[in-house]
Amino acid sequence: MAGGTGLNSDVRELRQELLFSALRGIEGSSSLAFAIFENLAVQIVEGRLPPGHEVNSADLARQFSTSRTPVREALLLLEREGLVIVPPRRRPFVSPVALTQVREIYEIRGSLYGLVSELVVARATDEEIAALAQWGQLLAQDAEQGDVDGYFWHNVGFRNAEASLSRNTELQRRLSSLGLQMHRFRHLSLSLPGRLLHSVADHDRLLRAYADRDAALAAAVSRSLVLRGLRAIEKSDRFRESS
Amino acid sequence: MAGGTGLNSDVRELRQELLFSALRGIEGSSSLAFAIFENLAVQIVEGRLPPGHEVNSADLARQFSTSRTPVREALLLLEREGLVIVPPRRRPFVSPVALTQVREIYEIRGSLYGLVSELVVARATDEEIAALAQWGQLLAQDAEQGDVDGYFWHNVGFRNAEASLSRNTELQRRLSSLGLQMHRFRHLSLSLPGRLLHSVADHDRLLRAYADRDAALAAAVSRSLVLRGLRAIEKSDRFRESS
DNA sequence: CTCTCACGAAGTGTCGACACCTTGTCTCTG
DNA sequence: CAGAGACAAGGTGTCGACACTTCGTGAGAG
Repeated sequence: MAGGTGLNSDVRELRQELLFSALRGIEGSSSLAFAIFENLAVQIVEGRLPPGHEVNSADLARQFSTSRTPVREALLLLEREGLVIVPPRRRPFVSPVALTQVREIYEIRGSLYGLVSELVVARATDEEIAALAQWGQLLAQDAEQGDVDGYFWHNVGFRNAEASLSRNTELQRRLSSLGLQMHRFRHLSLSLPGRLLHSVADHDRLLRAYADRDAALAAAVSRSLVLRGLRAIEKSDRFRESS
Repeated sequence: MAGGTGLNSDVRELRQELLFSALRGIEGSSSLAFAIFENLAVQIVEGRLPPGHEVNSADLARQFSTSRTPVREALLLLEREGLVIVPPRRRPFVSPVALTQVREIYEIRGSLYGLVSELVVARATDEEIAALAQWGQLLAQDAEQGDVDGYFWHNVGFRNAEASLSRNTELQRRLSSLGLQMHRFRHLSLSLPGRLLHSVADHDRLLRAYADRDAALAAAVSRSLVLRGLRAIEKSDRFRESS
């Protein structure tokens, strides 16, 4: 695991860090359980453990060569992130990705990022907003080069930066949790033709609203930015009601 | 526990039901752990376990006469609701109620209830909205009679009703979780003079917006309704940074 | 040949045990 | 008499074990 694909593994870790940073603080209990949690979360998010796949604690304990206790805790953490379903007395399994649930999550996320943008306008310094604008440039570059993957991760970075400027830790944590879920269908959202350019335009509008300290506009743009992602998924015929 | 204060205990259970209904679905793992979770949650929310109070798994296991395993799971659930902090290798304790955290939670809640109101306008039938209006009447009665407690619980009922009309289960769940936290400082919010009447007026405006199917207005009112609660707390000198 | 039911494999929830760590106390030194 | 450091008490994280439940399989009845 250490070493792995050389430089690629570094990038990988960075990305993982991006995903879990806000979650790390709360990690109850042991670090072993949290390690297992992270490991499984990544596998689920990247689709290596497909929806419906059984994740029983006995198998996993063997696999990680620990006892079942930390595994069970990890499963509870996964459940709280909505990645796994743990029915009582039955075997846990990777939660399905139903379109309705996707919609629900996007709605929440849209609303919360609206809030983030308002708070950013209210609380961020001019320097911080300028720093945000640099993310916008990265995004524009990626879009120009058609680098969907780069765009996605820079977008995550941008989002995290925004969230942290909101100066609301609870909000950050909850968004982080939603973000984890969203990664499961991320490829659906950005791969539509023309989508990236639309998105870049939206980011521009958002950054301008920040610069103008226009809270209402920023909130509206931010929200519609998220919801546009939802529309993209809804239209995507690549969506399958995967189990 | 069964029987208890006679009729009062029934009311109590009903209230508890109101608090936990949306959380019940996810209860991972065992029902024993969930029972302990509920028990402790109520004690914390009602202030019988004050902030900072130590809740170590060994003691609790003796107290509930089980092993530590289900207790530990219950503690994890409590942590996910933000009621308890479980530092690694250290004894868990009831989480403090800091004003900043209260503010953070109210901000989130305000935003999400704005979303709820929008969704209600979009998705609820006329009959359902009429049913909501009945809650408004109950609230008005309580306010008239100065029944703060009755007002509070009818308000919870109203909120739950709204949330369920949003037809977004994820949203319901997350609001439920926030609601649990808010109960810890509820007495701070409503006890200010004149607060109830303001609140009733806001509810009226909200219900009218529903009747008119005015999504934007409903969202704004709903949100300001929550934020007014926050202002009330901020002004309340009864607030102590209870460790 | 299909449906029912009993059996067995395997997983879950819970338990008691154990090593390690943290913390408060108590002693010893300066 | 104050402060550093050893010690004991008690908590945490992890483990392996065990009863109970669930589910798949296969034998037997219709």
